[in-house]
Amino acid sequence: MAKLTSLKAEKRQLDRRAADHIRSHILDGIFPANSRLLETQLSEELEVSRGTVRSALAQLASEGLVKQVAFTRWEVSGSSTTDGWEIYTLRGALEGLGASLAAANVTPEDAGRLRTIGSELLRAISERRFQDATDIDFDLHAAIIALARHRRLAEQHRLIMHQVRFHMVQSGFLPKDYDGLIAEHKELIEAVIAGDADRAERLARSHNEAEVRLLTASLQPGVQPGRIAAESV
Amino acid sequence: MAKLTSLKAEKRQLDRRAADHIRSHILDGIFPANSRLLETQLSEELEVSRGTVRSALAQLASEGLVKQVAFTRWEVSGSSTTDGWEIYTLRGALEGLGASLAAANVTPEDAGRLRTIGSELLRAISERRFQDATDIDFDLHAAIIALARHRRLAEQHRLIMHQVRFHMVQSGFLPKDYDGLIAEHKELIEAVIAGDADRAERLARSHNEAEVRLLTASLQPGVQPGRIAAESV
DNA sequence: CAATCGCCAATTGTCAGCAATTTTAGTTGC
DNA sequence: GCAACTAAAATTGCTGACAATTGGCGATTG
Repeated sequence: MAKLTSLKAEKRQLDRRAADHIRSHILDGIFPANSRLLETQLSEELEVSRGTVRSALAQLASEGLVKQVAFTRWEVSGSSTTDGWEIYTLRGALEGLGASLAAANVTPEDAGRLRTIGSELLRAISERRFQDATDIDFDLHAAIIALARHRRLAEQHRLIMHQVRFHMVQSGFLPKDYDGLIAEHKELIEAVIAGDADRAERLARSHNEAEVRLLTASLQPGVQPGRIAAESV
Repeated sequence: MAKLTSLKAEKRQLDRRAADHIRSHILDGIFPANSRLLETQLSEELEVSRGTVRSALAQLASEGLVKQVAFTRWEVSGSSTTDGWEIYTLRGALEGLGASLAAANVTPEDAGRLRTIGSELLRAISERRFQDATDIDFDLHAAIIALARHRRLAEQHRLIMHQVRFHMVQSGFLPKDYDGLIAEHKELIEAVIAGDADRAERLARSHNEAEVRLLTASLQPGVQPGRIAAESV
């Protein structure tokens, strides 16, 4: 298992920072799906006490990135096809609500910000900076959710997007149809800006549907998904 | 602040049980909204260590029932009109997805179970056992969500329903139109059983809309809600 | 008298150690 | 050689003590 850097430097609470470090290691694939996490080992590598690691792991468990078997073990969550289906269907519902609300209270300044992010996305893709493009894509969706002015929704969305990122890494996901992707985003942005709540909601939901359909198909017995299966890595 | 009973008896993990006890006290209104919770006091009353209480409070924070100000205090969450609006809009989105999925994989046995719960609800209301009716109502919605076979959705729904219950207690909510309520539930049940996903989703979402409209209206400045305002109890 | 500074009590944050439980490895009997 | 039992090693669960931070109270000063 990989080495972690010490947390003794900065401020903020140790358990939050420990959670951040472990989370990023999971999202970067350094801690693979279903791998075991030992409290002792983490506490040594992060140079904090076991109680602090415990608190961090509890946070990550509530985020769905790790799971706990009582009196036994902590594990990085799995990322099966079923998990992917759950993640994308839930994301669709949340972003549908978010886009609808965002359209209802969008302001001209918001419109500018959204269009800016949209053009950044376009540029990153055209320059083939795909890692940046993915980050900007996440930023864009987060920005739309922020417009909904809905604290609980924003929090749920933050959590599900962590899981989306995790699933993308574990399943080796890479978008294929970049042109279609750009078109979808542009449509969504314009619908939100136009204040068309119904249309924005429909677009936000359909944005995830390609994924859902692909995953639903590979859930049928006998059908293999068209990419790396990540049942147990 | 009220007395809590000791947890030393049963088995299961102490922090979970501590969380359960504190949660039920919050949901019963014994710990009012915005009231302060002291780790030391809770640990004495529950006869567990402060670390265990801490873990329990962290769980409840992730459920949205308590909030934390670092190095200062834990508080029971507030239950303002905005909170209510957030809770019911989010619930609508989750139950919409749930009902839609439930309709897609309902079986004849499921149909029987749903109808049984429905008739229990009807009986409880007609016998004016309103507390039971509320519990059965929660059971019914949970049963539909369970049919969706969606672990993450079920978990999110469980959490939001805790918040719904909390908000109902804090705002002194009581349904007014029981006949309409029964009709709505019956329609929803039949749509799910019929496998009509779109219709089930629409009904599940509109089921929360009366609440949302009421809350949205009272969010407008100058308009007072038609029931007890619970901004700070 | 108002404002500001510094001290003190109260409260949360972190730690190291002991207890409970599970898993593993070894041993014994068949 | 295999199954079942046993002991011990590893790991998580829980606790009490100490450290860090905050907010309030009172003294001091303009």
